[in-house]
Amino acid sequence: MATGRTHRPATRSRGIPEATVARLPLYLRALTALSERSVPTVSSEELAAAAGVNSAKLRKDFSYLGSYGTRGVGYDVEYLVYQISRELGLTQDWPVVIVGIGNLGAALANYGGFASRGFRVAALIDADPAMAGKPVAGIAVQHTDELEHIIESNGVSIGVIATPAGAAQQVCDRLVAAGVTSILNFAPTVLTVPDGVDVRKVDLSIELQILAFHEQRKAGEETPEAGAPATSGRAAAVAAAAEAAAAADRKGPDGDVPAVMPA
Amino acid sequence: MATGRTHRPATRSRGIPEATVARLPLYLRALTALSERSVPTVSSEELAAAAGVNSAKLRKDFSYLGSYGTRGVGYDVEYLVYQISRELGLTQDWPVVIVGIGNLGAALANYGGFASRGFRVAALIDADPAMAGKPVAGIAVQHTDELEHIIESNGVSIGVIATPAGAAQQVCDRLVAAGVTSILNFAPTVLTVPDGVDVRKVDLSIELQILAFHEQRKAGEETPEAGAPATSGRAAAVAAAAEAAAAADRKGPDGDVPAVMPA
DNA sequence: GGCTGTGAAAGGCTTCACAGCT
DNA sequence: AGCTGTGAAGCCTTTCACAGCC
Repeated sequence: MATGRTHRPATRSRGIPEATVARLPLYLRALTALSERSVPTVSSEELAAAAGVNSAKLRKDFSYLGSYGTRGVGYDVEYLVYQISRELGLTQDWPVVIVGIGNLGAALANYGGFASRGFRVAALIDADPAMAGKPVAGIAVQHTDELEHIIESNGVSIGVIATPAGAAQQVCDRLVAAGVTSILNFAPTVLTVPDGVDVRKVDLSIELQILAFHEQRKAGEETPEAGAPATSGRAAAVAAAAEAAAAADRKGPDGDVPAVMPA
Repeated sequence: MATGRTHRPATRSRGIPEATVARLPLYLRALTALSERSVPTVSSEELAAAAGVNSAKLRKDFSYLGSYGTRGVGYDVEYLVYQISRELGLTQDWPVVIVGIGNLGAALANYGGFASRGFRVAALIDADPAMAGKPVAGIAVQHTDELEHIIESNGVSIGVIATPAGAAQQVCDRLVAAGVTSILNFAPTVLTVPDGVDVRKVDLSIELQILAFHEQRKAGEETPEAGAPATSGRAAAVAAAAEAAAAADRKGPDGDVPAVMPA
């Protein structure tokens, strides 16, 4: 999965399991589609199919929120939409900043799914002085120097990092120092944060690598089995690839010119 | 986790747990960085720190691959890089196609992390005739009509979907019919695929929603507890937000003009 | 009759702690 | 002495199956 936490190990908030929290947005999306089509109620079976999970899991998940269904009938769509939104904290407005306005940062700024669900892009920040003032997705890009000021004056608690890997930790430190307590990290680096700060990461290349693993397995289903370590020309075989990968990691989420330079 | 499987339930390939597979790319990245700095060996403790996991987990993970370490010493960096690369299937070349060249598709095409690890962008495909022939990341965009031909003549088995949600299932069906067996889906939809096809999804807005959940929890740590369902004006309160969210979902990963139209 | 809500069972993942090798 | 490899324990998640309510 494109995903994963970095912190907050045992603290299961208000008794809702982390696995359940991760599925609530899925249910919310499916319910929203039903709501749009003015469907008044839905059964666990139907909703589960729409969300791509099985119905027992869905019912168990909902049971952590409370008893919001009616036996023999199903769930009231509008009511559930509200309950899940409230549980996820989407009934309030969350200002977010996006740091690193390269290809990916721009795509994120343009991403409609943010703006809709209570996430308001409060600012776009980039280290390139040439970017400053340029409008991206209708918002003028601001320089990294303004970072602390932007965070504080907008009360931003969620930051998105879309810088090259080399700049990510420094940006992260500055965000945290300025008051950000949740970070969505697109840079291919492990971020170190103090206690109480949540980090989630999205790593595009990791997802592909996981697919490749399964793909390889499918292809090799008839061949007798790869066998023990083929210790032959291993070092040579991998040297070039390793170097290329390392170089790409240094460059960051966008494969081109760094959008944020180390301060 | 920006992430999640959709299929393949019990089939634990060659005995390597799914959770372990998901971490191998992380280890590989950390090892690649060490390899670059010509570090010859590394202990489980050091490597675990670099990858952001704990050392017991890392040792357990590696134990599924074989006994590649040396007691009292640690792991040979180059050797491990090779073993993990091989296990993930990265020693071979994987041609991938990206369908839907909007903001996000373009960002993906430019993403350096793909090209490096054995993933070669074989083609960029978009439904907009005006895009055809335009170069993105040095590759000329091709029209959707060519999809089947491209897949077959390049032997593509991995496809990336970055279209609006409304087009994703149709694109998926065509990819699968043409021979693709692994799909990375950025569109905010549940894809239905036949047995034997793997789907992984990356959903940008879901990650933010999960962060919002924890963020809300932090903020409300002193307040007495939200209490039972605030059944007051719920329907009205949520109607506008729900509509906005639904509209955004229809539009797709990029918040602007659809890049691929339903056929 | 139909569908939710949930104890209980099963399975998977993580952590512990130490035997075993260098 | 140091560090890996791994059984065993503990925890979390999923699935089952049915009691309980409409």
